[in-house]
Amino acid sequence: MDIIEINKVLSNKTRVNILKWLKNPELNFPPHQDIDHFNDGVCVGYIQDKTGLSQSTISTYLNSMQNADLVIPTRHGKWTYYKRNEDVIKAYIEAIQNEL
Amino acid sequence: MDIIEINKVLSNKTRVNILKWLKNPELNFPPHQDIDHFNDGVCVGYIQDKTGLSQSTISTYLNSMQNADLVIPTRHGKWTYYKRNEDVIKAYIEAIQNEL
DNA sequence: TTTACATATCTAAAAATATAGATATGTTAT
DNA sequence: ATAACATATCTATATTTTTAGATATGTAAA
Repeated sequence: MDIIEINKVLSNKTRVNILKWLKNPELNFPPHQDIDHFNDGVCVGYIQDKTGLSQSTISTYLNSMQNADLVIPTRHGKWTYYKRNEDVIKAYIEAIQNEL
Repeated sequence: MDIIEINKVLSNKTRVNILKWLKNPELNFPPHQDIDHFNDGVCVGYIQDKTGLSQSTISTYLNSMQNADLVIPTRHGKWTYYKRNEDVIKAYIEAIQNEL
């Protein structure tokens, strides 16, 4: 868990929003067609729609979030779903509390 | 309190270190010559020495930290002392806890 | 009232980040 | 096999950040 790396990710409004939206997928995204749950998170397309940014930008963002271990990707067919990595997020919050 | 702005400041190792060092000035810095306390924090020169970076870089860092309200400067004669803004830091930590 | 000193600001160059279009990859449907 | 589609990667440009040297400002000491 690299605090500096995580803070870099979290120094962009869109990336923070993505992380927040993923707390409540059913509130922030339409239901998926092929599956009826958000157990593995939300597909890239929905996240892109919500932000209004380009597909490649969102992919880059999600990749940076994944590198910082803030999200976990899961492939289902042609879709990639992203969900929060709650363990790392929890550890990050605790580190901020204790060290800052 | 702007979380994005604060996260930008905290996405650099040196700036995070400065904030941490200022938690315990007496442990991390030599005593000041003119005063015998750290009530207003630590003078810029000591912070510069500790980091090994240039004077202008440290001044820029401290300025960005001040713009994000993470530190409070106080002038004493020719020295400027910087201390942590505990209220804002506390609010930031709580915001991270509650919103992230 | 000059000189020395601490810090801030200005200027500039290098590096990193943001963002998108084009292209590639992998999966599903036909 | 081919077409359609979701996502990833590559390439490129604009913007921002990093960092330091030079210079300016403000204070204190001689």
